Amino acid sequence: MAPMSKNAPAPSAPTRDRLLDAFEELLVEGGERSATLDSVAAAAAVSKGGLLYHFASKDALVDGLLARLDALAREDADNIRTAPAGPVDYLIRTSVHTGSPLDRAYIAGSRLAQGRDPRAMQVLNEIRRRWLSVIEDAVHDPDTAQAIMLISDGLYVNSSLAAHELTPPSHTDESMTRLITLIGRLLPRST
Amino acid sequence: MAPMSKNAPAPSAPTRDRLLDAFEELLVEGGERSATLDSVAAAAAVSKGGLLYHFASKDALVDGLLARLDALAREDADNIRTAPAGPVDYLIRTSVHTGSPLDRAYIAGSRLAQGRDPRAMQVLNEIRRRWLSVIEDAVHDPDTAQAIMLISDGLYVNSSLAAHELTPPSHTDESMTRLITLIGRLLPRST
DNA sequence: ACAACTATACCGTCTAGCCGGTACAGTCGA
DNA sequence: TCGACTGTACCGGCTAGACGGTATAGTTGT
Repeated sequence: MAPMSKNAPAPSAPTRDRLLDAFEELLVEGGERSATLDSVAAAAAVSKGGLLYHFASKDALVDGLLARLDALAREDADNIRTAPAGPVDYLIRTSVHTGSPLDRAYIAGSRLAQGRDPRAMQVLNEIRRRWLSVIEDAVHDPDTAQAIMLISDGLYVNSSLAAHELTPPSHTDESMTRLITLIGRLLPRST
Repeated sequence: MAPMSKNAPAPSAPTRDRLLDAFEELLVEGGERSATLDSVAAAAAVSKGGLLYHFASKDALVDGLLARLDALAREDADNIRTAPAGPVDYLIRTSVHTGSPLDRAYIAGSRLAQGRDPRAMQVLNEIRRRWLSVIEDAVHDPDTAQAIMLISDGLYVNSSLAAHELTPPSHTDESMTRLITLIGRLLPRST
């Protein structure tokens, strides 16, 4: 029974979002292995049957998360472009864990990509390409833009690896400012 | 089956190492989930009983891999320090996937770390700390050393994400050279 | 004789996915 | 206005198979 609406373009329920939140959280905190259907359902305070009502399979859950990540990243690209302190400042400062929705979704997506999910890898690559092109527009040298992206990626990896208690807080607001100043030296002195 | 060559010039490929190689390979190619005891044994052309003869548990397998990674990384730290073209040049050039034993072991370790294995996270952090201190010795500014490490991490993440068919080969030898030149601008003008 | 295996059977647990059922809010024709 | 019916949202029990691990008897090269 329950022949499902032909598509699921907009079930738009709060439960659906809670499930995605829970999935994200589990991926971030415990990696791919701990993000099982059972634990996602439990974390969202929904039964497993309830989860499978909203997402017919684990693949569908992954697709849902990736779609959300993609939407968030598109918004972010605009934020970078129009940031008052400039694109580079904004990109670098948001490359450490801020706990923002995009941040969590991005890390969750990375976990999936490390698990070799090709869809996750593709989405992540597209997001990176988008960021790179914004930086390229701001800095008029492709090599410099590339280097800045690499630093941004490095920061991500670092805070992702460090995260959780151990290791001193290496990326303070002050050290970020110093880093951004340093990046200034990469910019061609012309114009 | 498969009557092994009775004599090798040296006992250079003992089963234990083949098991570690297989474990590494599976982690790199298929992520944590695909590196099961059964598949590791199969990939090393050893029975499951044979695997458990050498490594009494999966934890022991992980420890074995991490020990190998640590040994390889210690050697590498010396290579960086004494590299003819200088530490920075060496570090950056070996930050893209080269297929070296360290490379493979490092990626395998990362997969374990993404799976939130605390031992893997610790080993990876130690390796990074070691690299950073070598760069700090070479470049006499901590902030600059930090930035260089970030670029190195970024390169690693990039080539890890890119890997496998899709995406054009973005890190050619020539582009690496340009990147290294660019990094030169980060160095303080003193000394 | 002994180490280094192979082969196979088995166990408990976890995991993805399936299915029957429930509760309830609407809709609609008589 | 009432009863039949529909769709949505969800529950919870179940199953097949994967997984880590155990056990044990047999084989092979030195």
